[in-house]
Amino acid sequence: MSGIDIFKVLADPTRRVVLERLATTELTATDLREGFAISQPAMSHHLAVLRAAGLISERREGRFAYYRMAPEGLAPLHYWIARYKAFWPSRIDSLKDLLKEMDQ
Amino acid sequence: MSGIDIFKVLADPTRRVVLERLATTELTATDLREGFAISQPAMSHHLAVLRAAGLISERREGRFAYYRMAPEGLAPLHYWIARYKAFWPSRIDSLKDLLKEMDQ
DNA sequence: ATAACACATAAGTCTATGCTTATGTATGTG
DNA sequence: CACATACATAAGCATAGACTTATGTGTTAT
Repeated sequence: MSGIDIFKVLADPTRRVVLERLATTELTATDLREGFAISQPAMSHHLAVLRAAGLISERREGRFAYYRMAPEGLAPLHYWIARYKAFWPSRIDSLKDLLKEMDQ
Repeated sequence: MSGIDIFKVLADPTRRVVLERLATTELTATDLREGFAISQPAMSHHLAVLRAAGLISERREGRFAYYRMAPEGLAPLHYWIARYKAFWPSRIDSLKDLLKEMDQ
């Protein structure tokens, strides 16, 4: 029990966008604010929440803080959803099939 | 865009327990209250939220409402997490490996 | 040394949401 | 018919959480 609810962490849309950006690049807190109508402290707090959940990692360099995604942080979610795949209709087993479905 | 945020829906621990119970059995709203210190309207509301998200289905029979899980409702979550598996360390690819990791 | 910068923390506000009790609606039962 | 049961909806409250401005801490630049 980490005491942190990953579902609550990911329930915030801003945090999900942040995570998406950090999946491919390493960015500073200021870089990340671009595109958001959000104050610096607000972003700082979101990053703290994501970090506490193990979803991002931080690299300090002077006065800059570089963040990037920590994919292993999604393991609890992966684990959670995996338990339900036993009941899964086989057609949504693969991403390919899922995308086909979504096109309809 | 369904307008419903599945992450917010699943962010509530009570709703996750409800979902877990409904994965294996079909139960009525009253049955589901067992084990929860929760009022009948509160449970009714949770069920409405889960239903709106497509996570459970309802079968009416007289004055009873039987609920059960609708696994396809998890497809959006499956889809979301799948996008990150590209960045995934291979060791958390399978549930077996994940469980091994969690034992440590 | 002073100032600018990058970020974190603190304090206070506002809204979302989960809860309660009260009431409504439909379906059964004596 | 009257009454109980199963569930939904309404109204109001209380807490959680996302936001703001103000301030603090450490680092680089002039």
